[in-house]
Amino acid sequence: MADPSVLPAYERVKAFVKSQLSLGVWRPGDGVPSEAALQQQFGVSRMTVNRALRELVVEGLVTRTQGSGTVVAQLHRISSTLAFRDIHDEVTERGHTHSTELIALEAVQANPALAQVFKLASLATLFHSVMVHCEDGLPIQWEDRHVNPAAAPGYLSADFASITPTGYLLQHAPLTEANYTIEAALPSRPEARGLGIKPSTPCLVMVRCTVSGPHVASLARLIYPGLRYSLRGQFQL
Amino acid sequence: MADPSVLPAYERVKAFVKSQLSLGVWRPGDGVPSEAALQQQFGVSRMTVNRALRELVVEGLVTRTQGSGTVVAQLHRISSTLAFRDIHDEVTERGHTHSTELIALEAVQANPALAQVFKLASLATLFHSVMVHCEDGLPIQWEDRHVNPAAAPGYLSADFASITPTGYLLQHAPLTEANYTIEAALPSRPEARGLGIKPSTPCLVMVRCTVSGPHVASLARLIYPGLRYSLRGQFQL
DNA sequence: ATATTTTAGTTGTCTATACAACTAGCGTCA
DNA sequence: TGACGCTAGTTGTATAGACAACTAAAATAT
Repeated sequence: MADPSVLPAYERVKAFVKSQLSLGVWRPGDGVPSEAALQQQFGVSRMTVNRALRELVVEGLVTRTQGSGTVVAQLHRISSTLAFRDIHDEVTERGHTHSTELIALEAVQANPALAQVFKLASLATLFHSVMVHCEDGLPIQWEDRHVNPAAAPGYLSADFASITPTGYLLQHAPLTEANYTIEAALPSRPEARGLGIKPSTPCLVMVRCTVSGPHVASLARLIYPGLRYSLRGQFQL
Repeated sequence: MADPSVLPAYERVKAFVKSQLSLGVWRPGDGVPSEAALQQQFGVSRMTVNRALRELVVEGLVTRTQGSGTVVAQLHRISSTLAFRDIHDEVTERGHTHSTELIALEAVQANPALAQVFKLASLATLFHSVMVHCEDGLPIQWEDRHVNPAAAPGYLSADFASITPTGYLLQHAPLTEANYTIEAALPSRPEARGLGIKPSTPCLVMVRCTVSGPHVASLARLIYPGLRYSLRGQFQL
């Protein structure tokens, strides 16, 4: 019988370091005992201590320098992991029903700004879709998206009643890179109308650009009504 | 002479897996070769493969189940690492000057809502501060904060001309836990006046609660003028 | 004094091995 | 048919040892 109350050795080392941090015994900038010292203290092998400290680096609690040592990190990071995922899954996982209203689906000629984002040599054709996503009938996201035909040639003939643009793109253009910004802004008049809110309602606006292999695949502007959506994050020592 | 172009073995294994993902050879839900198989393929020890795969779990690209195997993760996570740090450092690192205007600094009696957040048995006294943070004279953050005297007894006599509340608290009450939410909202009239914006300007509102050891140390409401601030994040395979 | 070399200490990586813990499927038995 | 046990395969953890790479300080030479 294994005793689940007994933590693995590397977890015990991590817990010890974290306790020193939370008690304030070791402060940012202070040195952490060397691997050899912790190895002796805990009676474990060096690899075990090494794993513990490497994981603490990933968690942002300490920094290590080869040849020098390990020190307590200056700034604690809040690991706010934004899931890049399909809004359809998000909604259904909450036990609600997801539906969409397709507002536009067309091919358009890129303007200079779009051509630059998509790294196009000329003002080539792009696909363009606009839709509103609803949770139990209530609009929660306006999605305005441009798609690179080179990355997803079949985009215009996709059935967006049964799959979202995000889902379609994840399937047909594997994600290699994504950038986004989030800021507060007021919706445009059509956006407000589509979301069923007043134009004076503040919204979270996420602009997200995805890259798939050699192509800039998609540029999406996602608008969330302020009071129906919030980002959450947590930090735990 | 070491050749820096030669990656460590565990990095080569990681790179191989990532390439299969970015090429779409392995799709979400697909199985990843077992440690033994990769060990053979690369001619390295199992511990090396194990490290590679463990790190890919942390990066959110695969999931592993003891006894079963490793599969490509369904959803790619965007690791948006929000730095929990002092706004003073942020501003000065951008090469700008940081200044504050203190608007209030006082002891107040907790109302029931605050008492609940701070887990107080009775409506005890809390410290309360309000200030505006400026970057090169331009207001960029309104900070309204309540502090638990049990966690930072000297808060009221701190010199907030030379240190920010965040800095003071990080020094006197080591951070063990933090929660936050971010949403879009309109500023109240005094907030708009303090930030020098119109009350109709949408803002990002971050509500952040920090825990230090046994105490809920602080509850802060931070308001950023929408167009002067945005969150950024990146995902890279 | 200054510059150079040496050295002790530290982290980074890798191996070969071992055993524990768990999963899923297969076969057996009632 | 169903319950049970067995087994091959997989991941989780841990060890002892080895060498490489780097840092910072001490020792040495100029």
